[in-house]
Amino acid sequence: MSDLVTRLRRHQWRMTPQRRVIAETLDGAHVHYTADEILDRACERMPEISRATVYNTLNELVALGEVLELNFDGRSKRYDPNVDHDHHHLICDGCGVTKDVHTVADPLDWLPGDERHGFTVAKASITFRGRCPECAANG
Amino acid sequence: MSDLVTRLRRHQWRMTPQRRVIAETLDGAHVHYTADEILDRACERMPEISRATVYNTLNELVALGEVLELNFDGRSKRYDPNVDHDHHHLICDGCGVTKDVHTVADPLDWLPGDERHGFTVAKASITFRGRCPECAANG
DNA sequence: TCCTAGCTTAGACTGCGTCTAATGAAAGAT
DNA sequence: ATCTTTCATTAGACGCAGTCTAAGCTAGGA
Repeated sequence: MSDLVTRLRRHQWRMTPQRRVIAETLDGAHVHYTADEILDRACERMPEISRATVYNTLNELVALGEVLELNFDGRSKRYDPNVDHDHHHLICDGCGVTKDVHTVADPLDWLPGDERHGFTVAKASITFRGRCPECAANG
Repeated sequence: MSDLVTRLRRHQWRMTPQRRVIAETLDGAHVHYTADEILDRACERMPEISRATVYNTLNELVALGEVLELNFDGRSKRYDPNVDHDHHHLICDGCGVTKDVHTVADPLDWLPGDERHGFTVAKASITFRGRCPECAANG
């Protein structure tokens, strides 16, 4: 659980109580929170933490490559601490909840050379969309 | 060129000069503009057109399924009039340019049932990222 | 313990998009 | 052609997510 905190020390991060709370909130997450949701959860443990600190910290984590920034709905970004394994995302069009999923093949192999427009193609990610069980039931 | 305008008539759209200008701007586009870029181009032909009308019209076109809303950078949405064919996108990490591409397989087929978390999965889109020839050459 | 780089904070600010309420105009009816 | 109804357009206010600023605070090294 303090795996992420350990890695951050290696990055010579100044470890403050605020940063620890944010890192631990992320590291324990099984869903991908928005910055606001992370702020809420951090506030439960440290009521005076500020919005700016949460945003600063999240951006630093993304820059360090420890967290993935996701952006599916065009409104709020979500943060994915599960950066180790190659995975894709399944999103509910109703409530926006985001799950990690794994496919049986690598999509990079599906883009023929003549569709690459001379690009050096580095990675490919798939966004699956649908409705989660709750939203499917509630219209 | 008025292909899109023709289709819109079929949707029983009230055809106003503003809507025509926006539809034609989109229909002639080979790249995917942001709402602001569309507003700029529409203003060249109709200087008094308002921001609200551009946004309203774009949202209606998306709702009608005539235009695709893209959202890659988390800032501004882009609009893709090439909705006819199933396609995916290739984005340059350097300059952000976006190309339509086609794959040899449908990614929906590659998500196993036990990875669907009970969702009703409706569609899948792939985002390929890399560097365009210019950005690859310029570091 | 002290020092200093750099972190945290409240709140102002920005960019992108939406909403509102008043005015204007497209298209069917006469 | 004119009327009428209904829907579209407009300027500007508003909202949300995120960034910036300037002042104070603190982690960690000396």
